[in-house]
Amino acid sequence: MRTVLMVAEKPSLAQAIAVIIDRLDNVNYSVFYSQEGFSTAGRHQNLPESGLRKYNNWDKVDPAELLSKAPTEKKEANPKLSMVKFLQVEAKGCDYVVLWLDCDKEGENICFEVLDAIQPVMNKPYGNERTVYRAKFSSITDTDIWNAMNQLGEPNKNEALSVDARQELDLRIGCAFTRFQTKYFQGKYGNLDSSLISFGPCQTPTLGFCVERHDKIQSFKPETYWVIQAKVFKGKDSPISLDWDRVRVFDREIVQMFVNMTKTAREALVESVSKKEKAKQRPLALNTVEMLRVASSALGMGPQHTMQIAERLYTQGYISYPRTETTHYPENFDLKGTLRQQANNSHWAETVKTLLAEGINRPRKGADAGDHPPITPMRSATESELGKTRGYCFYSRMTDTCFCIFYVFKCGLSPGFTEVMPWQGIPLEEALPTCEKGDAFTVDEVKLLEKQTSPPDYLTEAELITLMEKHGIGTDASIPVHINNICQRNYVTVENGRKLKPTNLGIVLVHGYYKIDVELVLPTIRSAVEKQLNLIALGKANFHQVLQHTLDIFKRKFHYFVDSIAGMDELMEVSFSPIAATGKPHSRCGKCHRFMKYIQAKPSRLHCSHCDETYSLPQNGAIKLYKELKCPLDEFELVLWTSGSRGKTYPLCPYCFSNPPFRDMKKGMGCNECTHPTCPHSLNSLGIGQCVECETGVLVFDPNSGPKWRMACNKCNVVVHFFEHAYKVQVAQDSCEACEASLVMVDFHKARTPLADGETQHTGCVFCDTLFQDLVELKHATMRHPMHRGGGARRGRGRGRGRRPGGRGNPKKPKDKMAALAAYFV
DNA sequence: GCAAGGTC
Repeated sequence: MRTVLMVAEKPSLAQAIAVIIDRLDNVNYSVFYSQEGFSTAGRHQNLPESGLRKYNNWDKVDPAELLSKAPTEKKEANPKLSMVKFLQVEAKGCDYVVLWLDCDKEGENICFEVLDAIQPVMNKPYGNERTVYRAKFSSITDTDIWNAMNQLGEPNKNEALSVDARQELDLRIGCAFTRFQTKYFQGKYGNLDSSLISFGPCQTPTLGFCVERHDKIQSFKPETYWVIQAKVFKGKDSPISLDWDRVRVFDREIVQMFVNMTKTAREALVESVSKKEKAKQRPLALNTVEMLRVASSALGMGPQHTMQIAERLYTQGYISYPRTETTHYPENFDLKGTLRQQANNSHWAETVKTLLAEGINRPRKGADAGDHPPITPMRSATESELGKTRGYCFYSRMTDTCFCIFYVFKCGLSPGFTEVMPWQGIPLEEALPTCEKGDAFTVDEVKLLEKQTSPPDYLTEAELITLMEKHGIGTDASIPVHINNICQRNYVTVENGRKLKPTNLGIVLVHGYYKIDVELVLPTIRSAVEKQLNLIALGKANFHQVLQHTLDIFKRKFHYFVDSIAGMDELMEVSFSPIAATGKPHSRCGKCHRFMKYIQAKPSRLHCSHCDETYSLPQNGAIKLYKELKCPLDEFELVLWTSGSRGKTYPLCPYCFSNPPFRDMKKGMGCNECTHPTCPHSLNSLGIGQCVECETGVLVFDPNSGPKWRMACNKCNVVVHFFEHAYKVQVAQDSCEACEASLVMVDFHKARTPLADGETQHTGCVFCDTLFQDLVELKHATMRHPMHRGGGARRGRGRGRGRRPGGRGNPKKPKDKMAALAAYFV
């Protein structure tokens, strides 16, 4: 018995192939497979990812090195999925593999990723027999799948290499420019409000389109023009307005001449009568990009959000696969069946029934990209099923689009497909009086109107999508990502009507590229590189040569950019303030003892203008002064950092945060992770015990949290409330004998003590002490503390919940303080 | 902390 492994890129495809081959299997094919094998094998995609390991330090590596010296490596994109291992398990003992990855260059590339993973574990070939096969299919239909099975070929190494080259170029160029720009401008300006000033071969041209429109608006000079408007009437009819067939004229003297010619006229004669019929072509079947456009312009939904909803509708079975370039239905596509699914839908049941009874037109012939059929409703949905969310709105808009494709377009006054797409309807025109050639109308008045041309508006998202598609910037799947990127990086904002307005930062960046090297922002740069890459794919050029050649060009561009950055800087100066002039005085510097300034704009940080040093802070939170307390190690004033919703608060030393004082500390740690043996703010003094949720965290007492006292994990976001309204809470020196957590001393007011027998003071373990049992709210934090796992002291609440297999090490560091001090000081 | 391309 021989075993064949088939690998597809997504479950939907794997399943389709499984079903088709299952049906054909009985003919004369002897492939052994399991149904399960197909559908699970379908979940493999994108095994590795390029990365520049060891070159990750932004401060120590010159970005120029990323263009040449730094090695790249491929890593598994999502190590948690263990895709490589999973593939190997499936491939073990298989004799053959058939690769059903998407039929484009990216798919070809993934073929080789899969082969790299599985070939070592597959059975050795019998003699010279071929064991690797590539299925090339142009659509996911019975015929195409079956044809592909009958003409299995080989994966195309050249196409795969062209993708490798693209990945490496994008990575090196993107990282080099991004790091340089970010570091250069962030160190200089305090109010940039962007923690990352990124550059990329797709995102930068995308931004370029938005700024180009902005420039057009800015440089727009309104022009005066004139229009002649006449009103005429016949008999007792009310007057009708006539438009000028010249529309408008920009020359005052000319228009005056025309006005003079008509001024004296008393009568208007009909010169000729013509009738024109207006019809709208039915729209094409829906592909991804068109869906994004319609969703943005008609529903006001951003592309990212649209894709999320489409993805959900797809996995729930309401629509077909939402990522496709194809706008053409295969000849044998079951249009009627698709339509029948909608026959009972409350919104369009009547329309559907009429269509089914009268027969349907074949859809307009669109483009077949060979990927997936157009996005099609697969079953009827009700509002209650999908909720009255925009998901439903979105669904109905898509089903509408589907209908219109089937809809018979009738002549005359019939609304045709616009019956289900009313927003596409042709507005009714004002009825004109019947007249014939030679009829005379009385001239009521002739008016000269002076008007001004108006500037264009900001680019709409839909227009941007069209521009990106036209210039080949991004793909159907990545266009939403690029648009989202330029919003998140604070280069553009989304205004009313989903118009994209560039920010000062966005404008300055693009104008800077214009000044230094316009190619960095032109959409042509991507297509030029792709032309080169295509030569690799066609086998006409060598992978290494093309890569080297293109990198050389960008190396020169990079160095020229670095040398000319002053040109961009001049533009920055106009819009942004130097770092020394930004921010409000806050806490004192430990070196010069002057006040440092707190810069709130992203990335928030402290800056000492006397020492000309900038100190990073944790993001997504705010800092305040902490009673002018100082770090015992460097005399910097501590600041209290508070994060958003759960109110987790801890002190940190601005200096230690960037320069970890002890060997076992890393960058970015506050006092709640500091291993200082004696400092009253350190983990050693305030740490209570192992976190109840995460593996490595320690719950640290927050001495500023009273009267709603709490402790918070120093690694994850667990916050535990306890001893509410206690008058005083302190962490004691001693540890619990049972669980090694630090004991806690609590003082209550006489009047409101919850302790038994009116006692006001108690020292005990927050996890084990029965007296404390009801005073510690471990609601959020489930009972995962070592003490509550399998035996031990058991508490009343949360029994048996969330146990975790396997034990953990020592819950807390030993408290031999002087030994610790000796060991840790660097 | 950096790109773009797949997919969930």
